[in-house]
Amino acid sequence: MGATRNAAKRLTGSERRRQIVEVILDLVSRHGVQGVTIARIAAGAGVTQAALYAHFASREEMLRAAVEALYERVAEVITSSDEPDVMLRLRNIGGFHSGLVSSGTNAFIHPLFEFLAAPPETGLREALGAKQRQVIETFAAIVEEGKAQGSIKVDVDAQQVAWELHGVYWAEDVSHLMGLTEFVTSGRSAIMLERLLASIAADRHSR
Amino acid sequence: MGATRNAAKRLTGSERRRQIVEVILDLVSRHGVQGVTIARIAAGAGVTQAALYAHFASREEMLRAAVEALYERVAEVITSSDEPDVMLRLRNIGGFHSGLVSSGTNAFIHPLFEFLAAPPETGLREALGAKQRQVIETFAAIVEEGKAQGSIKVDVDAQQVAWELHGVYWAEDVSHLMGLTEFVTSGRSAIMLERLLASIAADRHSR
Amino acid sequence: MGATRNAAKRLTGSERRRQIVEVILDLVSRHGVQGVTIARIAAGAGVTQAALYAHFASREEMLRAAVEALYERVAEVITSSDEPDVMLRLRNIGGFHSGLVSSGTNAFIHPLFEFLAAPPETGLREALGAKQRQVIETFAAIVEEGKAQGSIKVDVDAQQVAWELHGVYWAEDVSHLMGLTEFVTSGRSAIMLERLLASIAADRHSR
Amino acid sequence: MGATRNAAKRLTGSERRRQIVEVILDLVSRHGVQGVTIARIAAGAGVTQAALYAHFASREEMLRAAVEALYERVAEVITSSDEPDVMLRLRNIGGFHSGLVSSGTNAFIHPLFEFLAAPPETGLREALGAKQRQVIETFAAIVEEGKAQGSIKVDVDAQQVAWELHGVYWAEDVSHLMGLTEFVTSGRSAIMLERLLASIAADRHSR
DNA sequence: CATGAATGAGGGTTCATTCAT
DNA sequence: GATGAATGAACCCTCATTCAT
Repeated sequence: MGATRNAAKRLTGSERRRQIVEVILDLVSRHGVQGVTIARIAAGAGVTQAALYAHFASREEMLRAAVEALYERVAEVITSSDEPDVMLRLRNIGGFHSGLVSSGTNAFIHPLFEFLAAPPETGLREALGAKQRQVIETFAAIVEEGKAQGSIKVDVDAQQVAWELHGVYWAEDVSHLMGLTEFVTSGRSAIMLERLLASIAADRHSR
Repeated sequence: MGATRNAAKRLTGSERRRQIVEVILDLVSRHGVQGVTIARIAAGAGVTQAALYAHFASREEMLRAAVEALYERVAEVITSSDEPDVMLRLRNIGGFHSGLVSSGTNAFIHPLFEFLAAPPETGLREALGAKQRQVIETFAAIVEEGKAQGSIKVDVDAQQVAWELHGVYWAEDVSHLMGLTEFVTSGRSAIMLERLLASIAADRHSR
Repeated sequence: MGATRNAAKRLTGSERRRQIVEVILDLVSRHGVQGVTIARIAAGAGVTQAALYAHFASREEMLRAAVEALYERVAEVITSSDEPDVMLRLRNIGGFHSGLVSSGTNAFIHPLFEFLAAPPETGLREALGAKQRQVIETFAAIVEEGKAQGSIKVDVDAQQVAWELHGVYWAEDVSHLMGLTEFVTSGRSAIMLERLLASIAADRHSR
Repeated sequence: MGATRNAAKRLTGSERRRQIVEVILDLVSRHGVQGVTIARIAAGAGVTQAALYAHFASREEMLRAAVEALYERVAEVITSSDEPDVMLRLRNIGGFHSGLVSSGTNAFIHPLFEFLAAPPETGLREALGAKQRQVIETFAAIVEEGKAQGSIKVDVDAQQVAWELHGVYWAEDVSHLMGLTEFVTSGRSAIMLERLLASIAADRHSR
């Protein structure tokens, strides 16, 4: 809470870039994209406003770098689960997502939706879409893996499942942003996920 | 299409208010909440900037009125369908929503998500949540109506269904905002909706 | 000297515009075009920086208005001489110009040359050229008048004379700007002018 | 054409100085004195901004060095003509100057006038004046040479002629800068020069 | 009910320059 | 001799809002 850290001075270029991006993601979740002002970034990073421009050509470029970094985090989460059983893995990821939402850890979801609502002319939304499409592909690949290992029915449409999984995640996100916390906390979102998973599980997995 | 540029002068108070709110909703969908400046509203409504303050105490109040108006529109859509069969009615509403999204008619979805991403301190998100909760209640009531008329299984959780329906709608919205149009246009969102409807349909309706 | 006047508040639009333009011309001659900052204009006019933008769309527009005003002054000087004899009139105008230069009254020449050296992309130079061409035409018309009244040889090329007159004026200006005051003060520029006038004078006027 | 973009590394001090000055003169003619930023100079010279300060104490010193270099070029032009007949030589120089102006070769005139309009406090204008006075002396000396060789009337005032010659040059420059190209291209400036030369030519040279 | 003129705070960006390495 | 990171002041401009008329 508050401005992150009053950075030690004299970082190398890439260190500073990374630090600035972190500050931005923090600011995005607390103030929205429009609230990410150069003044706030500079204060958060502990440097002058002018110093920011030694590392990024413009505010827009800073925001673009933040989107990039955000999806790197997302990718980490997805690939970090080493649960071999795909059904369990999907359940874990879902649980992890619900946990993020209800814990108020605003490192992922909030920034993502703030970027989503960025002014059309910034192109941030398109950048987001491109990244998100990759994530959906990743999920589809996981489903295919499940089909190969026999935990998921062979006749399910992997892409379709990937989209519907995101339907659950987005519903959790949106409801959370609106302050409608009951959707996640009272287990409704978990039920929604389970209904989806049940419909794709191979027979031996059905519960 | 576009803002109502040159307003007739000397409108009565409530007429002017309504007109201003319409201008705001148009501006929100085109420029985002942050892009709704007093200057743009005034230009769109054909009045002086100062004149706006005769009708609203502040910009925030104008935006709040716009959220209000937005949900009035939503309510109209929901209640306007007079299809007696609830299952068909839900299918119609779903189709209507998909149509809105894919047609690029930005009168509903875009503003809604822009408000959703408004800075936390504006309280716009909470206002949105309160309204949205009412909408979900309305959907739950419709489901109950379906149960009463026998088109929906009596043991389904109406609230749960209402939330999951919104899961579909939000997924359509989010994907559209990200430029991932294929989710709606290639019928995936329709499949998602159908799977939900099939799971609640009374036996004689199952397809 | 110093910032012109701490303007009384609440002027009407056109009054304020006029006042701002005057401030700009003063600033141009003291600091050059690049030294005409929004901050200095505002201070000189006794208003906020933002107030300037209620009257002009941008700094460039302010400068353009200043060029316009400058040439209005020039036109006034040219047409204000009511000496009927054209040869005398030209001599008077020349004397007036020399006087301006050597007196250090920087209301005309200095601004003009500052505008002349404005960055190419501002279009200020072209605006200047268009105005200056009109002035040259005016001088050519005066020469024609002289031919009609018999004080100037009928076979002289009026346009050529107008250009050469400006050659004298510009030489006075340039030398003055460079600090080479002797050209004007020791009468060399007057000799240059006289040689030109002598070459066009009808016989009865030759000296 | 354009700045020497990618400089070879490790030049000796004076080589680097010379190169930097050339870059500056190019920048002056393209962007004006105010457009000569340290960033642009560094980019043009292919070195870091900080590196410039190893060769010059400040931006002002760089500009002063550029003025110096500019007049070295001017001197070269004047003395390079080896035409023995002074009248012809003056005609050649005049033609050369007209050529420069109408060809748009901005290596001389443009920079000169940009320096001329530099902010008073820089002292650039005074530096310019001192140099220009030398040039005028040089022209006066040439006229004296003509008187000695018999091509120019012995009773002409050499200084006066030198000033008037500059009157022609400056008129060409100013008109060119204003975009009033017709003065040079339609031969008016040549006529102006010829009238001057005719008035000083010894009888055997009169045309 | 509406206006026209004005404000003060803050927006993003560029500037010439410094200094430890 | 040169670099990379940083500074602090200044740049032009836009914002929501006020108030006498």
